[in-house]
Amino acid sequence: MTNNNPEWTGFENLNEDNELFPSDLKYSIKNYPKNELIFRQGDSCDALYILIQGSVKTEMITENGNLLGIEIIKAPRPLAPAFLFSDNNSFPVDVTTLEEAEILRIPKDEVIRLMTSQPDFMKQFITHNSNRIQFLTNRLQLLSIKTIKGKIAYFLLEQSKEHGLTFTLNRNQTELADFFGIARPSLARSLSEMAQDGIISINKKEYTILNPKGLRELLV
Amino acid sequence: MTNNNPEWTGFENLNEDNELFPSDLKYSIKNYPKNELIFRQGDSCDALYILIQGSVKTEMITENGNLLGIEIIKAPRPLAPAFLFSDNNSFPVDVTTLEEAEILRIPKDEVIRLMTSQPDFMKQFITHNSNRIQFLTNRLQLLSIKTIKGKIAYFLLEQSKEHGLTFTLNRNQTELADFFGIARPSLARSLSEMAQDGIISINKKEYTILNPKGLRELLV
DNA sequence: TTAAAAGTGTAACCGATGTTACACTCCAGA
DNA sequence: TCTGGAGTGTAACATCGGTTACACTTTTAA
Repeated sequence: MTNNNPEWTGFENLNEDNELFPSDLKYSIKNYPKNELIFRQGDSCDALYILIQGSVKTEMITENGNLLGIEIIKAPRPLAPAFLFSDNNSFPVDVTTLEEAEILRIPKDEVIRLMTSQPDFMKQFITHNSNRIQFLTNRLQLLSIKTIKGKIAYFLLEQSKEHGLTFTLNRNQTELADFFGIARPSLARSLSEMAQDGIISINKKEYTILNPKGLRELLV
Repeated sequence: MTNNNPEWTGFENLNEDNELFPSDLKYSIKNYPKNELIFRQGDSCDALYILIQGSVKTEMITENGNLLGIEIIKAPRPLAPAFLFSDNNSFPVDVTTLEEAEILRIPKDEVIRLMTSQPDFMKQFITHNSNRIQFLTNRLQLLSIKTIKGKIAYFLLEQSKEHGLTFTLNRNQTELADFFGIARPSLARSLSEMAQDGIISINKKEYTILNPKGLRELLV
C-alpha cells in the first residue's frame, strides 16, 4: 500500500547509493527504539527527515485517503517534507515510532545545495510535493460534497474519466464507506437507491454508469 | 483577500523587473478577452502560467477556505503551479477569464533552468507549494471532523494556539458558517449551546475559551 | 467439503443538521 | 433622526445519515 502509491514516488531510492547523492553530502542518521516520540507537534522543522528503516505513526490524513485517525508510515518515505520550506515550518503532528526506526537527516541548507547541484533531486522533490497537492485537492473536493449520493457521483464520474462507463473497483463496500468517511449501511442504502433509479448498476465490485447526466445532477 | 494571503506569498513580484528573471529567459505573454475559456479540464499542463493582469475563475476550493463553488483568481498569481511537475500533469478544472487577462507562460524546461540557476526562484516555488500543502492539510483536517461542535472546537483550539484563550476573529457568523461549510442557524445553535455549557463565551467577534479540556473532548 | 469469517442487503429508529421563518439589535447613510 | 440592511438569536419542522440488528451470500482456510 505504501510504496507503490504514486503519491510517494521519487523517494524510493534515497537510501541507496545512487547518483542523487554527492559524496560530500552532510547528513546524519539516527536510530530510535520502539514507541519513541520522535517529533512533537510544534517542533521546528529545520531539516529533511527521511524514514529509511522501520515505521512510525502520526495523526494525519492517511495516504490511502481514509479519514483522519492514525497514519502509519513505512520506510522508505520522507516525513512531512512540505514543512521544511513552508513559511510556518513547525511539525503539524506528533510522530512516534511503532518499531525500531532509522531516520536520515539532511540539514536544510544541504537540501538546498543538493537541489541546485542535482536537478534530478530537485525534480523529484517538487514532483513529490506536487503529487501531494493533487491528492489533497482531490480529497478536499470529494469531502466538500455534502450528500452521500453526491460523493458517490463524484467518485464514479472520476473513475469513468479514466476507465469508461464500466469499471471494476479494488475496494469493497466497507472500504469504500471508509474512504468516503461515512457509515457502511448508509453507503449501501444510497447505492441501492441509485441502482433502483436506473442511474448505475452494480455487480459485486463492477460498476456501470447507466445515466451519466443523472449522476452529474447529484453533485449539487 | 487574494494577494495578502500568506498562502500565495512568493509570486507577487514575478511580473516586475527584478533579479529573479535572467535576461535570456524564454517566455511568452498572451492576452485574452473577457469570458474566454483559457484552459479546459484535462488540458495538459506543460508550462508555468502566471496571471499577471486581470482575473479568472475556476471551480476549485477557494483560497479563503470556502467550500467548492467558484474560485476567483486575481493577478498576480500562478495558475495551478502544482500541476506542472506532478505525474498527472493535466489541468484539474476549467479556467475562464472574468475580464481581459494577461498571462505569462514559461515553458517547463525554462522553469527548470530558472530554478537551477536562480536558487531564490526555486525557493519561492517550493515555499509556495509547501504553503499550499499546509493549507490543504489543515482544511482537510477541519472538514473530516463530522460534528459541528467538533469543527468549532478544532478551529478555536487552533486559534488559541496562536492568540491565547481570548481572541477576536475577523469573520462574522455568516462567514464562519461558510468557512465550515454548514448552515448559519446550525452554527448559531451549536455556539449558543457551547456557551450555555460554559465551554466558551462569545461577545460579538470576540471568543473566549473557558474550558479547553471540554473543548478538546468535542473533537471526537 | 465444510465451518468460520467477511461482505452485503435491508429495515426500524433516532439524533444531528438543514430549512424556513421571524423578531430583534446594531449600524450607516439619507 | 429615521430607515433600511446586515448580522444575530431562536423556534418548528423536515430530512439525511448514523446506529443497531439480523438475515443472507460469498470467500477463505482448515
